Amino acid sequence: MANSASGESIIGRFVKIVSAFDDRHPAMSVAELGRRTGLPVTTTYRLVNDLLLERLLERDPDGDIHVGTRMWELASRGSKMLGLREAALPFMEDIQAVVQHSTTLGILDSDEVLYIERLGSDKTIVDITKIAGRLPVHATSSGLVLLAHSPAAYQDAFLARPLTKFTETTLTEPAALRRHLAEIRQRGFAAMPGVIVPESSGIAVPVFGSDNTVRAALSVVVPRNEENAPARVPVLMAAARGISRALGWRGELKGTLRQSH
Amino acid sequence: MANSASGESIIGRFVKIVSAFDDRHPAMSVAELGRRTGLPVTTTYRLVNDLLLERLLERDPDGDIHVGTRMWELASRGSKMLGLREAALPFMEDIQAVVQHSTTLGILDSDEVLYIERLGSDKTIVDITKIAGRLPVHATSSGLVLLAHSPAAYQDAFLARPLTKFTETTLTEPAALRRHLAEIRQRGFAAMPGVIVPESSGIAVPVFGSDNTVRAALSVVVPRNEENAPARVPVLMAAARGISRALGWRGELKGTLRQSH
DNA sequence: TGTCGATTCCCGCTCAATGGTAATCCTCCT
DNA sequence: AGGAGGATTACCATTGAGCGGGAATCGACA
Repeated sequence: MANSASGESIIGRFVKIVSAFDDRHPAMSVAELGRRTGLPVTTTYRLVNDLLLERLLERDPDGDIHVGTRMWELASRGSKMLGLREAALPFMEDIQAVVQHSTTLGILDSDEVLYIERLGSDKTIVDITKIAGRLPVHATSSGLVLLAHSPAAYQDAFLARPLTKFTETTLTEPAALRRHLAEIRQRGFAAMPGVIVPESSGIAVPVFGSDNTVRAALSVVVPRNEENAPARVPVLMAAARGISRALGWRGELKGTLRQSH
Repeated sequence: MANSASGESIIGRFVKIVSAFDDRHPAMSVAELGRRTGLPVTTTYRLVNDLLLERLLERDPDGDIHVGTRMWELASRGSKMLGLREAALPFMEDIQAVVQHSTTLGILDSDEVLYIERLGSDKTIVDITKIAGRLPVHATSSGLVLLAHSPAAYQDAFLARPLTKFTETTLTEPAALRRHLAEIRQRGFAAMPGVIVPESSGIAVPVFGSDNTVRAALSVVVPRNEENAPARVPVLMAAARGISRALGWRGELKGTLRQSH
Protein backbone atom coordinates (compact mmCIF):
# COMPACT_ATOMS: atom_id res chain seq x y z
CA MET A 1 0.00 0.00 0.00
CA ALA A 2 2.81 2.37 -0.57
CA ASN A 3 5.26 3.66 -3.04
CA SER A 4 8.10 3.49 -0.60
CA ALA A 5 10.83 0.90 -0.45
CA SER A 6 9.84 0.12 3.12
CA GLY A 7 6.25 -0.52 2.13
CA GLU A 8 4.66 2.29 4.11
CA SER A 9 1.83 4.42 2.88
CA ILE A 10 2.01 8.19 2.99
CA ILE A 11 -0.57 8.21 5.74
CA GLY A 12 1.57 5.81 7.73
CA ARG A 13 4.57 8.04 7.31
CA PHE A 14 2.53 11.04 8.24
CA VAL A 15 1.59 9.37 11.50
CA LYS A 16 5.22 8.40 12.02
CA ILE A 17 6.32 12.00 11.59
CA VAL A 18 3.73 13.51 13.88
CA SER A 19 4.37 10.76 16.42
CA ALA A 20 7.99 11.86 16.61
CA PHE A 21 6.83 14.87 18.59
CA ASP A 22 5.96 14.56 22.25
CA ASP A 23 6.19 16.67 25.35
CA ARG A 24 9.91 15.97 25.63
CA HIS A 25 10.49 16.81 21.96
CA PRO A 26 7.96 19.46 20.99
CA ALA A 27 10.10 20.87 18.17
CA MET A 28 13.06 19.71 16.09
CA SER A 29 14.87 20.28 12.81
CA VAL A 30 13.78 18.42 9.71
CA ALA A 31 17.02 16.46 9.68
CA GLU A 32 16.48 15.29 13.24
CA LEU A 33 12.91 14.43 12.38
CA GLY A 34 14.23 12.27 9.58
CA ARG A 35 16.61 10.55 11.95
CA ARG A 36 13.96 9.92 14.59
CA THR A 37 11.50 8.52 12.09
CA GLY A 38 14.09 6.58 10.11
CA LEU A 39 12.81 8.01 6.85
CA PRO A 40 15.20 8.83 3.99
CA VAL A 41 16.41 12.41 4.10
CA THR A 42 14.93 13.62 0.84
CA THR A 43 11.63 11.97 1.54
CA THR A 44 11.43 13.62 4.93
CA TYR A 45 11.98 17.06 3.45
CA ARG A 46 9.40 16.55 0.75
CA LEU A 47 6.79 15.20 3.11
CA VAL A 48 7.42 17.87 5.71
CA ASN A 49 6.97 20.52 3.03
CA ASP A 50 3.62 19.05 2.09
CA LEU A 51 2.58 19.08 5.72
CA LEU A 52 3.78 22.64 6.19
CA LEU A 53 1.64 23.68 3.23
CA GLU A 54 -1.43 22.28 4.91
CA ARG A 55 -0.31 23.73 8.24
CA LEU A 56 -0.43 20.32 9.88
CA LEU A 57 3.15 21.14 10.82
CA GLU A 58 4.55 24.61 11.44
CA ARG A 59 8.00 26.10 11.36
CA ASP A 60 8.97 28.41 14.16
CA PRO A 61 11.31 31.38 13.74
CA ASP A 62 14.52 29.42 14.31
CA GLY A 63 13.55 26.92 11.64
CA ASP A 64 12.49 24.06 13.87
CA ILE A 65 9.35 22.14 13.07
CA HIS A 66 6.49 21.62 15.45
CA VAL A 67 2.97 20.25 15.28
CA GLY A 68 0.66 22.80 13.72
CA THR A 69 -2.40 24.46 15.13
CA ARG A 70 -4.43 23.14 12.22
CA MET A 71 -3.77 19.64 13.42
CA TRP A 72 -5.34 20.36 16.78
CA GLU A 73 -8.21 22.19 15.17
CA LEU A 74 -9.03 19.34 12.82
CA ALA A 75 -8.75 16.79 15.58
CA SER A 76 -10.99 18.75 17.89
CA ARG A 77 -13.72 20.04 15.62
CA GLY A 78 -15.43 16.77 14.94
CA SER A 79 -14.32 14.94 18.02
CA LYS A 80 -16.73 13.18 20.32
CA MET A 81 -14.20 13.57 23.09
CA LEU A 82 -14.82 17.28 23.29
CA GLY A 83 -18.33 16.62 24.51
CA LEU A 84 -17.10 14.22 27.14
CA ARG A 85 -14.39 16.61 28.24
CA GLU A 86 -16.75 19.57 28.42
CA ALA A 87 -19.30 17.62 30.37
CA ALA A 88 -16.66 16.46 32.82
CA LEU A 89 -14.67 19.65 33.32
CA PRO A 90 -16.99 21.46 35.77
CA PHE A 91 -17.26 18.36 37.94
CA MET A 92 -13.54 17.85 37.81
CA GLU A 93 -13.06 21.40 39.01
CA ASP A 94 -15.33 20.71 41.95
CA ILE A 95 -13.31 17.64 42.86
CA GLN A 96 -10.12 19.56 42.45
CA ALA A 97 -11.41 22.17 44.88
CA VAL A 98 -12.03 19.53 47.53
CA VAL A 99 -9.33 16.95 46.91
CA GLN A 100 -6.19 18.99 46.55
CA HIS A 101 -4.30 16.58 44.36
CA SER A 102 -4.57 15.87 40.67
CA THR A 103 -7.78 14.81 39.01
CA THR A 104 -7.80 12.97 35.68
CA LEU A 105 -10.26 11.78 33.10
CA GLY A 106 -9.22 8.74 31.08
CA ILE A 107 -10.70 6.60 28.34
CA LEU A 108 -9.91 3.16 27.00
CA ASP A 109 -8.10 3.36 23.70
CA SER A 110 -6.09 0.65 21.97
CA ASP A 111 -5.87 -1.42 25.12
CA GLU A 112 -4.38 1.44 27.08
CA VAL A 113 -5.68 4.25 29.20
CA LEU A 114 -5.57 7.56 27.37
CA TYR A 115 -5.88 10.59 29.60
CA ILE A 116 -7.93 13.27 27.94
CA GLU A 117 -8.03 15.76 30.77
CA ARG A 118 -6.07 16.50 33.87
CA LEU A 119 -6.45 19.15 36.52
CA GLY A 120 -4.10 20.11 39.29
CA SER A 121 -0.50 21.10 38.87
CA ASP A 122 0.39 19.81 42.28
CA LYS A 123 4.10 19.16 42.20
CA THR A 124 4.30 17.75 45.71
CA ILE A 125 3.09 14.39 44.56
CA VAL A 126 4.47 12.14 41.87
CA ASP A 127 1.95 11.78 39.12
CA ILE A 128 2.94 10.49 35.74
CA THR A 129 -0.40 11.13 34.06
CA LYS A 130 -0.30 13.72 31.30
CA ILE A 131 -2.95 15.03 28.99
CA ALA A 132 -2.79 12.90 25.84
CA GLY A 133 -0.56 10.50 27.75
CA ARG A 134 -1.01 6.75 27.94
CA LEU A 135 -0.64 4.21 30.74
CA PRO A 136 -1.25 0.45 30.89
CA VAL A 137 -4.74 -0.70 31.80
CA HIS A 138 -3.93 -3.26 34.45
CA ALA A 139 -1.59 -1.01 36.37
CA THR A 140 -3.79 2.02 36.88
CA SER A 141 -6.98 2.54 38.84
CA SER A 142 -8.55 4.20 35.80
CA GLY A 143 -7.66 1.29 33.60
CA LEU A 144 -9.07 -1.29 35.99
CA VAL A 145 -12.33 0.58 36.30
CA LEU A 146 -12.64 0.83 32.54
CA LEU A 147 -11.78 -2.83 32.12
CA ALA A 148 -14.16 -3.90 34.87
CA HIS A 149 -17.08 -2.34 33.03
CA SER A 150 -16.07 -3.42 29.54
CA PRO A 151 -17.88 -6.12 27.56
CA ALA A 152 -16.96 -9.66 28.62
CA ALA A 153 -15.46 -10.39 25.20
CA TYR A 154 -13.10 -7.49 25.53
CA GLN A 155 -12.06 -8.54 29.03
CA ASP A 156 -11.38 -12.07 27.86
CA ALA A 157 -9.23 -10.88 25.00
CA PHE A 158 -7.37 -8.52 27.26
CA LEU A 159 -6.71 -11.09 29.97
CA ALA A 160 -5.50 -13.61 27.42
CA ARG A 161 -2.43 -11.49 26.76
CA PRO A 162 0.64 -11.54 28.99
CA LEU A 163 0.75 -8.57 31.35
CA THR A 164 3.79 -6.76 32.64
CA LYS A 165 4.38 -6.97 36.39
CA PHE A 166 5.45 -3.45 37.41
CA THR A 167 5.70 -3.99 41.15
CA GLU A 168 5.08 -6.99 43.35
CA THR A 169 1.52 -5.77 43.95
CA THR A 170 0.62 -5.66 40.26
CA LEU A 171 -1.95 -8.30 39.48
CA THR A 172 -1.10 -10.17 36.30
CA GLU A 173 -2.80 -13.53 36.82
CA PRO A 174 -6.08 -13.67 34.86
CA ALA A 175 -7.96 -15.34 37.69
CA ALA A 176 -6.78 -12.90 40.33
CA LEU A 177 -7.47 -9.97 38.04
CA ARG A 178 -10.98 -11.26 37.33
CA ARG A 179 -11.69 -11.41 41.05
CA HIS A 180 -10.37 -7.89 41.42
CA LEU A 181 -12.53 -6.65 38.56
CA ALA A 182 -15.61 -8.20 40.13
CA GLU A 183 -14.77 -6.50 43.37
CA ILE A 184 -14.39 -3.18 41.56
CA ARG A 185 -17.76 -3.62 39.90
CA GLN A 186 -19.35 -4.43 43.22
CA ARG A 187 -17.75 -1.64 45.23
CA GLY A 188 -18.06 0.85 42.41
CA PHE A 189 -14.49 2.07 42.50
CA ALA A 190 -10.89 0.96 42.05
CA ALA A 191 -8.05 1.82 44.37
CA MET A 192 -4.48 1.16 43.34
CA PRO A 193 -1.74 1.74 45.85
CA GLY A 194 1.29 2.81 43.83
CA VAL A 195 1.37 0.30 41.05
CA ILE A 196 3.67 2.19 38.75
CA VAL A 197 4.97 4.91 41.04
CA PRO A 198 5.20 3.54 44.58
CA GLU A 199 4.75 6.90 46.31
CA SER A 200 1.34 7.68 44.92
CA SER A 201 -1.96 5.94 44.86
CA GLY A 202 -4.93 6.24 42.52
CA ILE A 203 -8.65 6.00 43.05
CA ALA A 204 -11.01 5.78 40.10
CA VAL A 205 -14.72 5.48 39.39
CA PRO A 206 -16.59 4.85 36.14
CA VAL A 207 -18.47 7.40 34.04
CA PHE A 208 -21.35 6.05 31.98
CA GLY A 209 -22.96 7.25 28.78
CA SER A 210 -26.58 7.29 27.65
CA ASP A 211 -26.39 3.67 26.52
CA ASN A 212 -25.25 2.65 30.00
CA THR A 213 -21.76 1.66 28.88
CA VAL A 214 -18.56 3.03 30.38
CA ARG A 215 -17.37 6.12 28.62
CA ALA A 216 -14.51 7.14 30.87
CA ALA A 217 -12.86 6.80 34.25
CA LEU A 218 -12.67 9.68 36.67
CA SER A 219 -9.76 9.47 39.04
CA VAL A 220 -7.69 11.23 41.66
CA VAL A 221 -4.07 10.61 42.54
CA VAL A 222 -3.19 11.00 46.20
CA PRO A 223 -0.06 10.36 48.26
CA ARG A 224 0.12 6.74 49.24
CA ASN A 225 0.63 7.40 52.93
CA GLU A 226 -2.59 9.31 53.10
CA GLU A 227 -4.82 7.29 55.39
CA ASN A 228 -8.20 8.69 54.47
CA ALA A 229 -7.88 7.82 50.81
CA PRO A 230 -11.15 5.84 50.82
CA ALA A 231 -12.85 9.00 52.07
CA ARG A 232 -12.30 10.40 48.58
CA VAL A 233 -14.58 7.84 47.03
CA PRO A 234 -18.00 9.43 47.72
CA VAL A 235 -16.91 12.76 46.21
CA LEU A 236 -15.63 11.00 43.13
CA MET A 237 -18.76 8.92 42.79
CA ALA A 238 -21.06 11.88 43.08
CA ALA A 239 -19.09 13.73 40.43
CA ALA A 240 -19.05 10.71 38.15
CA ARG A 241 -22.83 10.42 38.42
CA GLY A 242 -23.12 14.10 37.55
CA ILE A 243 -20.95 13.68 34.49
CA SER A 244 -22.84 10.55 33.48
CA ARG A 245 -26.13 12.42 33.70
CA ALA A 246 -24.74 15.26 31.60
CA LEU A 247 -23.96 12.60 29.01
CA GLY A 248 -27.53 11.38 28.97
CA TRP A 249 -27.23 8.54 31.45
CA ARG A 250 -30.50 7.81 33.25
CA GLY A 251 -29.53 5.72 36.22
CA GLU A 252 -28.50 2.11 36.49
CA LEU A 253 -32.01 0.65 36.42
CA LYS A 254 -31.86 -0.45 32.83
CA GLY A 255 -35.19 -1.94 31.89
CA THR A 256 -37.18 -0.07 34.49
CA LEU A 257 -39.03 3.17 34.01
CA ARG A 258 -37.95 5.90 36.32
CA GLN A 259 -40.40 6.61 39.10
CA SER A 260 -42.00 9.83 38.05
CA HIS A 261 -43.24 12.08 40.86
CA MET B 1 2.10 17.45 -6.47
CA ALA B 2 -0.33 14.65 -6.75
CA ASN B 3 -1.37 11.62 -8.65
CA SER B 4 -4.96 12.72 -8.76
CA ALA B 5 -6.74 14.19 -11.73
CA SER B 6 -7.58 17.25 -9.67
CA GLY B 7 -3.94 17.80 -8.78
CA GLU B 8 -4.28 17.33 -5.02
CA SER B 9 -1.75 15.58 -2.84
CA ILE B 10 -2.78 12.83 -0.48
CA ILE B 11 -2.12 15.11 2.43
CA GLY B 12 -4.41 17.69 0.90
CA ARG B 13 -7.14 15.13 0.53
CA PHE B 14 -6.58 13.93 4.04
CA VAL B 15 -7.16 17.44 5.31
CA LYS B 16 -10.22 17.72 3.08
CA ILE B 17 -11.67 14.56 4.55
CA VAL B 18 -11.06 15.45 8.17
CA SER B 19 -12.34 18.96 7.52
CA ALA B 20 -15.66 17.52 6.44
CA PHE B 21 -16.39 16.77 10.08
CA ASP B 22 -17.52 19.53 12.42
CA ASP B 23 -19.79 19.86 15.41
CA ARG B 24 -22.85 19.79 13.17
CA HIS B 25 -21.58 16.71 11.30
CA PRO B 26 -19.56 14.65 13.78
CA ALA B 27 -20.15 11.38 11.93
CA MET B 28 -21.25 10.29 8.47
CA SER B 29 -21.15 7.39 6.02
CA VAL B 30 -18.23 7.02 3.66
CA ALA B 31 -20.48 7.79 0.70
CA GLU B 32 -21.64 11.04 2.24
CA LEU B 33 -18.06 11.88 3.08
CA GLY B 34 -17.21 11.42 -0.56
CA ARG B 35 -20.04 13.70 -1.57
CA ARG B 36 -19.10 16.41 0.90
CA THR B 37 -15.45 16.37 -0.09
CA GLY B 38 -16.13 16.02 -3.80
CA LEU B 39 -13.65 13.15 -4.05
CA PRO B 40 -14.28 10.21 -6.43
CA VAL B 41 -16.14 7.37 -4.73
CA THR B 42 -13.48 4.70 -5.02
CA THR B 43 -10.77 7.06 -3.94
CA THR B 44 -12.73 8.04 -0.88
CA TYR B 45 -13.19 4.44 0.20
CA ARG B 46 -9.55 3.59 -0.31
CA LEU B 47 -8.32 6.65 1.53
CA VAL B 48 -10.77 6.22 4.38
CA ASN B 49 -9.59 2.64 4.79
CA ASP B 50 -6.00 3.83 5.06
CA LEU B 51 -7.04 6.35 7.68
CA LEU B 52 -9.03 3.73 9.59
CA LEU B 53 -5.94 1.53 9.68
CA GLU B 54 -3.98 4.30 11.36
CA ARG B 55 -6.96 5.11 13.56
CA LEU B 56 -7.00 8.69 12.40
CA LEU B 57 -10.61 7.94 11.58
CA GLU B 58 -12.85 5.48 13.40
CA ARG B 59 -15.99 3.61 12.49
CA ASP B 60 -18.74 3.47 15.06
CA PRO B 61 -21.07 0.48 15.46
CA ASP B 62 -23.61 1.62 12.86
CA GLY B 63 -20.89 2.00 10.27
CA ASP B 64 -20.57 5.76 10.28
CA ILE B 65 -17.15 7.35 10.25
CA HIS B 66 -15.90 9.85 12.78
CA VAL B 67 -12.62 11.49 13.64
CA GLY B 68 -10.44 9.10 15.58
CA THR B 69 -8.99 9.37 19.04
CA ARG B 70 -5.52 8.94 17.60
CA MET B 71 -5.94 12.16 15.70
CA TRP B 72 -6.56 14.08 18.90
CA GLU B 73 -3.74 12.30 20.65
CA LEU B 74 -1.23 13.11 17.93
CA ALA B 75 -2.38 16.70 17.73
CA SER B 76 -2.15 17.18 21.47
CA ARG B 77 1.04 15.36 22.40
CA GLY B 78 3.49 17.74 20.82
CA SER B 79 1.35 20.82 20.81
CA LYS B 80 2.50 24.09 22.27
CA MET B 81 -1.11 25.00 22.81
CA LEU B 82 -1.47 22.48 25.60
CA GLY B 83 0.98 24.47 27.69
CA LEU B 84 -0.89 27.66 27.05
CA ARG B 85 -4.21 26.01 27.81
CA GLU B 86 -2.97 24.40 31.00
CA ALA B 87 -1.44 27.65 32.20
CA ALA B 88 -4.66 29.50 31.50
CA LEU B 89 -7.24 27.05 32.78
CA PRO B 90 -6.96 27.72 36.53
CA PHE B 91 -7.18 31.46 35.97
CA MET B 92 -10.12 31.00 33.63
CA GLU B 93 -11.87 29.02 36.33
CA ASP B 94 -11.35 31.88 38.76
CA ILE B 95 -12.85 34.32 36.30
CA GLN B 96 -15.69 31.96 35.65
CA ALA B 97 -16.41 31.83 39.36
CA VAL B 98 -16.73 35.61 39.54
CA VAL B 99 -18.13 36.58 36.16
CA GLN B 100 -20.97 34.17 35.62
CA HIS B 101 -20.90 34.18 31.83
CA SER B 102 -18.61 32.42 29.41
CA THR B 103 -14.86 32.82 29.43
CA THR B 104 -12.76 32.10 26.37
CA LEU B 105 -9.13 31.84 25.38
CA GLY B 106 -8.32 32.62 21.76
CA ILE B 107 -5.23 32.78 19.61
CA LEU B 108 -4.46 34.33 16.24
CA ASP B 109 -4.30 31.68 13.53
CA SER B 110 -4.49 32.19 9.77
CA ASP B 111 -5.88 35.70 10.15
CA GLU B 112 -8.71 34.51 12.31
CA VAL B 113 -9.34 34.03 16.00
CA LEU B 114 -9.18 30.38 16.98
CA TYR B 115 -10.72 29.60 20.35
CA ILE B 116 -8.72 26.98 22.15
CA GLU B 117 -10.62 26.93 25.43
CA ARG B 118 -14.01 27.97 26.65
CA LEU B 119 -15.59 27.74 30.07
CA GLY B 120 -19.19 28.27 31.07
CA SER B 121 -22.15 26.56 29.53
CA ASP B 122 -24.40 29.50 30.26
CA LYS B 123 -27.30 29.18 27.87
CA THR B 124 -29.00 32.42 28.95
CA ILE B 125 -26.70 34.43 26.77
CA VAL B 126 -25.99 34.11 23.07
CA ASP B 127 -22.40 33.15 22.54
CA ILE B 128 -21.21 31.74 19.28
CA THR B 129 -17.70 30.88 20.41
CA LYS B 130 -16.89 27.18 20.41
CA ILE B 131 -13.77 25.30 21.29
CA ALA B 132 -11.81 24.86 18.05
CA GLY B 133 -14.15 27.40 16.47
CA ARG B 134 -13.08 30.40 14.43
CA LEU B 135 -14.31 33.98 14.24
CA PRO B 136 -13.10 37.00 12.28
CA VAL B 137 -10.43 39.16 13.87
CA HIS B 138 -11.95 42.59 13.35
CA ALA B 139 -15.35 41.65 14.69
CA THR B 140 -14.41 40.16 18.05
CA SER B 141 -12.89 41.68 21.15
CA SER B 142 -10.35 38.84 21.27
CA GLY B 143 -9.35 39.45 17.68
CA LEU B 144 -8.87 43.15 18.15
CA VAL B 145 -6.71 42.63 21.21
CA LEU B 146 -4.57 40.12 19.36
CA LEU B 147 -4.29 42.41 16.35
CA ALA B 148 -3.52 45.45 18.48
CA HIS B 149 -0.47 43.72 19.94
CA SER B 150 0.72 42.10 16.72
CA PRO B 151 3.81 43.24 14.80
CA ALA B 152 3.24 46.35 12.69
CA ALA B 153 3.92 44.43 9.49
CA TYR B 154 1.16 41.96 10.29
CA GLN B 155 -1.28 44.75 11.10
CA ASP B 156 -0.50 46.51 7.83
CA ALA B 157 -1.05 43.37 5.82
CA PHE B 158 -4.27 42.64 7.65
CA LEU B 159 -5.68 46.15 7.25
CA ALA B 160 -4.83 46.16 3.56
CA ARG B 161 -7.49 43.55 2.94
CA PRO B 162 -11.19 44.36 2.61
CA LEU B 163 -13.12 43.61 5.79
CA THR B 164 -16.69 42.46 6.13
CA LYS B 165 -19.06 44.86 7.87
CA PHE B 166 -21.21 42.67 10.10
CA THR B 167 -23.24 45.39 11.80
CA GLU B 168 -23.20 49.16 11.49
CA THR B 169 -20.82 49.36 14.45
CA THR B 170 -18.19 47.12 12.86
CA LEU B 171 -15.11 49.12 12.06
CA THR B 172 -13.78 48.32 8.60
CA GLU B 173 -11.94 51.51 7.64
CA PRO B 174 -8.16 51.03 8.12
CA ALA B 175 -7.72 54.49 9.65
CA ALA B 176 -10.57 54.11 12.13
CA LEU B 177 -9.43 50.60 13.02
CA ARG B 178 -5.88 51.86 13.60
CA ARG B 179 -7.18 54.47 16.02
CA HIS B 180 -9.20 51.81 17.78
CA LEU B 181 -6.19 49.50 18.04
CA ALA B 182 -4.12 52.31 19.52
CA GLU B 183 -6.85 52.92 22.06
CA ILE B 184 -6.92 49.22 22.92
CA ARG B 185 -3.16 49.18 23.44
CA GLN B 186 -3.39 52.24 25.65
CA ARG B 187 -6.36 51.09 27.74
CA GLY B 188 -5.15 47.52 27.86
CA PHE B 189 -8.42 45.91 26.83
CA ALA B 190 -10.95 45.73 24.01
CA ALA B 191 -14.70 45.95 24.43
CA MET B 192 -16.97 45.06 21.56
CA PRO B 193 -20.68 45.65 21.97
CA GLY B 194 -22.39 42.97 19.94
CA VAL B 195 -20.46 43.04 16.72
CA ILE B 196 -21.61 39.70 15.40
CA VAL B 197 -24.43 38.86 17.77
CA PRO B 198 -26.18 42.09 18.81
CA GLU B 199 -27.38 40.80 22.18
CA SER B 200 -24.01 40.03 23.64
CA SER B 201 -20.86 41.94 24.17
CA GLY B 202 -17.25 40.86 24.55
CA ILE B 203 -14.39 42.16 26.63
CA ALA B 204 -10.86 40.92 25.99
CA VAL B 205 -7.35 41.45 27.33
CA PRO B 206 -4.00 40.26 26.02
CA VAL B 207 -1.88 37.40 27.41
CA PHE B 208 1.86 37.70 26.86
CA GLY B 209 4.61 35.11 26.60
CA SER B 210 8.17 35.10 27.85
CA ASP B 211 9.36 37.06 24.82
CA ASN B 212 6.85 39.77 25.61
CA THR B 213 4.73 39.10 22.51
CA VAL B 214 1.01 38.35 22.60
CA ARG B 215 0.27 34.69 22.95
CA ALA B 216 -3.48 34.77 23.36
CA ALA B 217 -6.52 36.81 24.23
CA LEU B 218 -8.53 36.18 27.36
CA SER B 219 -12.12 37.25 27.08
CA VAL B 220 -15.56 37.16 28.64
CA VAL B 221 -18.90 37.46 26.89
CA VAL B 222 -21.60 39.30 28.82
CA PRO B 223 -25.13 40.44 27.97
CA ARG B 224 -25.04 43.74 26.16
CA ASN B 225 -27.48 45.47 28.45
CA GLU B 226 -25.29 44.81 31.42
CA GLU B 227 -24.18 48.22 32.61
CA ASN B 228 -21.20 47.30 34.70
CA ALA B 229 -19.39 45.55 31.87
CA PRO B 230 -16.25 47.69 32.32
CA ALA B 231 -16.16 46.48 35.90
CA ARG B 232 -15.12 43.10 34.50
CA VAL B 233 -11.89 44.50 33.16
CA PRO B 234 -9.76 44.47 36.33
CA VAL B 235 -10.56 40.82 36.98
CA LEU B 236 -9.69 39.91 33.43
CA MET B 237 -6.47 41.88 33.54
CA ALA B 238 -5.34 40.34 36.79
CA ALA B 239 -5.99 36.86 35.41
CA ALA B 240 -4.22 37.67 32.16
CA ARG B 241 -1.16 38.82 34.08
CA GLY B 242 -1.25 35.61 36.06
CA ILE B 243 -1.37 33.52 32.92
CA SER B 244 1.38 35.58 31.32
CA ARG B 245 3.59 35.03 34.36
CA ALA B 246 2.92 31.30 34.23
CA LEU B 247 4.17 31.46 30.65
CA GLY B 248 7.41 33.08 31.70
CA TRP B 249 6.49 36.71 31.18
CA ARG B 250 8.40 39.05 33.46
CA GLY B 251 6.43 42.28 33.35
CA GLU B 252 6.25 44.98 30.73
CA LEU B 253 9.44 46.77 31.73
CA LYS B 254 11.50 45.24 28.97
CA GLY B 255 15.05 46.51 29.33
CA THR B 256 14.83 47.21 33.02
CA LEU B 257 15.81 44.90 35.83
CA ARG B 258 13.09 44.18 38.28
CA GLN B 259 13.52 45.91 41.60
CA SER B 260 14.79 43.22 43.85
CA HIS B 261 14.22 43.60 47.59
C1' DT C 1 39.94 29.24 6.11
C1' DG C 2 38.06 24.62 6.84
C1' DT C 3 34.74 21.33 8.83
C1' DC C 4 30.37 19.51 9.75
C1' DG C 5 25.69 19.48 9.54
C1' DA C 6 21.35 21.07 7.64
C1' DT C 7 18.96 22.03 3.61
C1' DT C 8 17.98 22.30 -1.23
C1' DC C 9 18.45 20.81 -6.05
C1' DC C 10 18.49 17.32 -9.57
C1' DC C 11 16.72 13.33 -11.92
C1' DG C 12 15.54 8.64 -13.70
C1' DC C 13 12.77 4.79 -12.08
C1' DT C 14 8.56 2.52 -10.86
C1' DC C 15 4.71 0.98 -8.56
C1' DA C 16 1.00 2.98 -5.55
C1' DA C 17 -2.56 5.64 -6.25
C1' DT C 18 -6.17 6.64 -9.27
C1' DG C 19 -10.94 6.42 -10.74
C1' DG C 20 -14.01 4.45 -13.98
C1' DT C 21 -17.26 0.46 -14.36
C1' DA C 22 -19.73 -3.23 -12.47
C1' DA C 23 -21.06 -6.48 -9.01
C1' DT C 24 -22.80 -7.07 -4.34
C1' DC C 25 -24.96 -5.96 -0.13
C1' DC C 26 -28.56 -3.77 2.58
C1' DT C 27 -32.66 -1.16 3.81
C1' DC C 28 -36.89 0.39 3.25
C1' DC C 29 -41.13 0.65 0.81
C1' DT C 30 -45.00 -1.44 -1.72
C1' DA D 1 -41.79 -11.34 -2.47
C1' DG D 2 -40.07 -8.05 -5.27
C1' DG D 3 -37.70 -4.14 -6.51
C1' DA D 4 -35.93 0.61 -6.14
C1' DG D 5 -32.17 3.31 -4.33
C1' DG D 6 -28.25 3.81 -1.91
C1' DA D 7 -23.99 2.21 0.31
C1' DT D 8 -20.13 -0.67 -0.11
C1' DT D 9 -16.87 -3.76 -2.25
C1' DA D 10 -14.38 -5.83 -6.26
C1' DC D 11 -11.86 -5.42 -10.41
C1' DC D 12 -8.33 -3.41 -13.37
C1' DA D 13 -5.79 -0.66 -16.95
C1' DT D 14 -3.27 3.58 -16.78
C1' DT D 15 0.20 6.90 -15.25
C1' DG D 16 2.52 10.45 -12.91
C1' DA D 17 3.51 11.35 -7.90
C1' DG D 18 6.31 9.67 -4.84
C1' DC D 19 10.73 7.86 -4.20
C1' DG D 20 15.53 8.20 -2.77
C1' DG D 21 20.40 8.29 -4.09
C1' DG D 22 23.73 11.71 -5.07
C1' DA D 23 25.65 16.26 -5.38
C1' DA D 24 25.55 21.18 -4.66
C1' DT D 25 24.62 24.96 -1.54
C1' DC D 26 24.02 27.30 2.70
C1' DG D 27 25.41 28.44 7.46
C1' DA D 28 27.34 28.12 11.91
C1' DC D 29 31.22 27.53 14.53
C1' DA D 30 36.24 27.11 15.54
